[in-house]
Amino acid sequence: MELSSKSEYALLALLQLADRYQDDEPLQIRQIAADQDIPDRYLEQLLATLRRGGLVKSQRGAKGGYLLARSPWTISLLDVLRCLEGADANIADDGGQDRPLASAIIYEIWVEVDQAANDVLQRYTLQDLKDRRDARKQLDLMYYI
Amino acid sequence: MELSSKSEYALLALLQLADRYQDDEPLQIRQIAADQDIPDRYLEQLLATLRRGGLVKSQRGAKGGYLLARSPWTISLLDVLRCLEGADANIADDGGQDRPLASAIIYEIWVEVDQAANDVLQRYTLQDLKDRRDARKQLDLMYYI
DNA sequence: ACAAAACCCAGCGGAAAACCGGGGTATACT
DNA sequence: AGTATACCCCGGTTTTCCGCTGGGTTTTGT
Repeated sequence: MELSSKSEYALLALLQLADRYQDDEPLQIRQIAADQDIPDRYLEQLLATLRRGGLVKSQRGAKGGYLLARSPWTISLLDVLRCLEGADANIADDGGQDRPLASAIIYEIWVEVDQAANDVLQRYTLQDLKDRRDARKQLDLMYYI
Repeated sequence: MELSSKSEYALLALLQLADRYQDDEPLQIRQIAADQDIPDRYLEQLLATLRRGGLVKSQRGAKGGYLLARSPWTISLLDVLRCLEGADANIADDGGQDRPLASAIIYEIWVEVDQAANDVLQRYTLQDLKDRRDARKQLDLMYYI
């Protein structure tokens, strides 16, 4: 699992959506793109993917925009990344069959590595990120005074 | 940490070198490339990197080749990958400084993810790989009979 | 001397990632 | 009803990187 700009953009956007999860005022792409400094046309693609993945819902027309589809507590970082990479539609993920023995062994290890990484990503939800960010914000303020 | 062909090639080569770690007959690039089905010119680069990283030592001239620099028990998979990616010399690996807060938090999580992956890679040595491969080889033979 | 090998540097090609653009369609406000 | 707003779809372009290749040099064994 890599931290691509794609992943980061998606998480930033979702985080901002999580901030106003209570009221269901939708947020516009333009707004998010401007706030998070993301190319808006690109963000549009990502949000479309997240919508198809059921993480986000959209409202069309004037005053439209995007909302989080589920509560921030129920969306893990793994959910987000899987949604993004699942969209790329990795055709023919060979699953490590029919390799020379040594390669197969190496592949097995990598499955373990992936598992370990996913375990961490599974443990964090959008809400965790939000909380952590807000706590940090408070801390920074204290130092400032 | 990705499983690139680069990583896989390097591990396959090291594994073969580990096989004849006892005797110090050096192994030629050509030989390894042929056995493991790796483009030889590319393997050359990888071995050069591994040499600079101190994982492998070389003997120049006729009858020359490569040998493992240390015992297979002392070389972890993490050592190998670090050596390879360290060579790419990621100029200005910013370490996550000076980002907007939300980005910084995301970056922190990724450090944790990386850590989890590295922990796994740390635990496996070349010898472990070798043992596992050989055990599997025996098993396959039994099924064959 | 000659051949066999490692060494070094530099560049190429294709695929994936990141990023636009244009035209279409639904929705809200007046 | 009409119009402005913003999502929707789909394709094209740019940029970056990985895997790979070539040419020429240096070292060593016979």
